[in-house]
Amino acid sequence: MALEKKPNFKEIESKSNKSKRFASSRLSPKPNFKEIESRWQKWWLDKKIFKFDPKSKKSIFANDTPPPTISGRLHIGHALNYTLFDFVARYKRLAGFNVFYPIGWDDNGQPTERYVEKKLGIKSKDMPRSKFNKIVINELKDAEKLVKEDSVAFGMSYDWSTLYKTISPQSIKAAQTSFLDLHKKDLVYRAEEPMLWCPHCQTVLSQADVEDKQRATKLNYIKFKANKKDILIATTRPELLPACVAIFVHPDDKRYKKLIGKKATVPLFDYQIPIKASKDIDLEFGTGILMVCTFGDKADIEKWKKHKLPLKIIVTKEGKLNKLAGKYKGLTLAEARKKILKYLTAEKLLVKQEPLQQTVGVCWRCHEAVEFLVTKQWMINLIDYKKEFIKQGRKIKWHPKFFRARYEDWINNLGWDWVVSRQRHFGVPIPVWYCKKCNEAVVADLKNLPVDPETDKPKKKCKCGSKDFEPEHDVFDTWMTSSLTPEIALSWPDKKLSSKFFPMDLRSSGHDIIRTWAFYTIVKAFYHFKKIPWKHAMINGMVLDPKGRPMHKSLGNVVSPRNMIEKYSSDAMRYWASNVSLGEDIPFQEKELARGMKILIKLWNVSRFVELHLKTKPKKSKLKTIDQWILGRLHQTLEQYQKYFDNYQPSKARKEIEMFFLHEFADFYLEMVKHRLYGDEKANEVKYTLYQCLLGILKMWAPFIPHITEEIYQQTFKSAEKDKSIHISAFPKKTKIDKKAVKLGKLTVEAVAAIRKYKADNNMSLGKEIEKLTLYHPKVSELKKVADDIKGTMRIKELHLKKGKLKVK
RNA sequence: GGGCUGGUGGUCUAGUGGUAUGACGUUCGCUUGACAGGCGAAAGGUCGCCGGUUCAAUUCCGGCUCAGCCCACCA
Repeated sequence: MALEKKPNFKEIESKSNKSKRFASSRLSPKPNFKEIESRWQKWWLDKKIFKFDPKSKKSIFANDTPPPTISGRLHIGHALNYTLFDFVARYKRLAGFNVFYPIGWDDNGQPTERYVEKKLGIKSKDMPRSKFNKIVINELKDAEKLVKEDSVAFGMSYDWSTLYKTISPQSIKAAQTSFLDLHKKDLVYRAEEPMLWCPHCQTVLSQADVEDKQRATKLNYIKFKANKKDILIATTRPELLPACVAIFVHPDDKRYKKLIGKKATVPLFDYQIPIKASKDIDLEFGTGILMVCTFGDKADIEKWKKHKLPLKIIVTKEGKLNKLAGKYKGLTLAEARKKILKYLTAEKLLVKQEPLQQTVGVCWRCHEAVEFLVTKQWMINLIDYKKEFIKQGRKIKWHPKFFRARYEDWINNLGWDWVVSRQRHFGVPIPVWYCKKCNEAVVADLKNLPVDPETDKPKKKCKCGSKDFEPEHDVFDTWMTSSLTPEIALSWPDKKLSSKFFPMDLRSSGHDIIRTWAFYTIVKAFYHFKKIPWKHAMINGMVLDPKGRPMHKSLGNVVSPRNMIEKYSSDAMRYWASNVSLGEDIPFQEKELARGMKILIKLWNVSRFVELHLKTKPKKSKLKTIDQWILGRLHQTLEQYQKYFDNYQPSKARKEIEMFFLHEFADFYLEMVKHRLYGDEKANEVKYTLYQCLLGILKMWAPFIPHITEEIYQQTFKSAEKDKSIHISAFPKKTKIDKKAVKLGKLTVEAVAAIRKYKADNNMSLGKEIEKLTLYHPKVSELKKVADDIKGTMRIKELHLKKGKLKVK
């Protein structure tokens, strides 16, 4: 071969007239992804490419971005979730929207508290709350850096100037304003009732904070005395014997009918309890007798309320037994269970044990079993407005749709109002004081927010005239703040919410927090503004390991996004994320990243090829059918791509562009025009088409793989296109599609493919010249119009076209 | 027990009222003057099971089954 394998770029560059060239430099033979990615990430930040422009006349697309918790590196689930909505944000910019894309740090929760305590070796409870809050904000700078670093490495296009923090004075003010507004609207109240309690975290929990956990336990058959006879009672919680307040049997149960109304004696503790009847007792379970303790579970609470039973509290806030448990005082529940069972066995009161699969409620933070304790808490009314929340949910478009059902299921099954106070130290203080004289709760004034009742004092007297107050020590549930992310991002309450921004357009989150983040956000927007918080909710699935199991440190199957970026590239990781069907849980497949790499390299090489033939921006000239075919297909692809994106299906949009790029543009069009490019120095119509197609292709790829597309754009198109960055440019304008050319192009593809197969079947190289070839095709008269293209592409000197079934001879 | 998803070539997936998309893997061939992390081609599926509607079902309807998730129950 006379030609060099690799072109000498330096020589070519020096030969060409630089002033005429539209590209300032050429693409190198091999891209250095790491270098390219970090360079553009830095450039986007430095040049504030994604800064929101309030003066723009474009219509606004507002995102309610999930603020990551600040407690370490982001995991692969973040990478999936975050890049999914970044695709949408980047798409919307190219589609002509003024994208409001804020970001926040969620740093008012327990993960952050633990992180800071551990790091500094301090305890939140040892100091005034405001001091600890300040320490958190200060100390978190390093931790935030990690999360920001990861976000930037993922290629997120946030507007960093909007950054908010959920423990900042502004967020505290927002949460407290929310509370005061609800207070004014009579939607909050204080109640003393049995509620879910986490003995480990030592705080009350809401229904949403409790998760189910399967565990194996034992059903213990224990002898009670009734009417001087032994009766057997089956229980999983013998440690609650000292809290027993009644036993229940079914009114029609022949075995126990006589006992109803009589008394039974609790073993070991030797006190009497009434025997009552209730129709909901299952005759089959255990011995058909139910023991009610205060409180073992929800059923106990129901019976206790309905039958006005006495209260025997034996469990302390630490999860230990108190003096009512006699000699078991001070033991944890688990210790007490062991000991009591031992004594029961010794006394021959434990008749038998059966294994039982049991589901228990556990705290979502620490995964320890929860208990029921009577405490006094602030509550937000939810139960009275369930119907409204369902109505609001129906005004929101859920993607995919079926997650609305999950939202509604949750509301329909809600049994309790929202407990918003937490017995924690770190967090947003509840802006309330209690009058020491009359016990009246005095709430702060809006104008004084944010306040910390532990350090601030009420600015007015109590109704009773007293000035002596006890501060509220509790803080809010973190969701009290998180449920206000759209409002906080829009600087509420300092600024009014403009209808241009609120409701926001999009919230994106995992399906695991529909019952919390999504639900509470809808509640707040409704209570405060009678509005929905966003028009669309994009719900994505969880990342599982390749075998379909959840990723857990304990299973050793956690995939780190940083390692993946290191091994492949950020764009390759985003490519992986773009594969996922919205809402589906996805097993992690590393080969998808490898596939991503291939696509990136392909795009690079295609761009190199195109660029080799472009010296200046080509002007439009008379196009051949094949050119009109590919341009038509480009616009058809764009149309379909936009349809998918507008319907929040980025993975489908990506498939659309990928198929067009690989299997039409690269596989066929490029091969079909080589003979024209090398045959005719000018071939202006080809160059024009290549330019338009590649630019359009790059723009369609841009939301998915922003780094490589920016690099190619900057090197190849920037000097001729006016847009500063490909990511703030616009998709090609709609043009008329030549449908006849599109059809004919498809026939040409068919013909070329048939001849390729012919060459492959005959062990010929594709480049081999063929003297004479006959192609049979049903639409031979059409094909005659593109005979030159077929000949040129397949290197045929003499091509005969004959009517007939597709065949090559 | 209620609800929601999904069951498509070896693996993972798209999609549709007329026997099916792509990727990975497998096999074969090949320097198409962009690309060997490449190019071209081939083999491979009774679209979970049963019944119904229809000229026609993988696609619609009903039932079942398996898997996953959410919720309730959980003495």
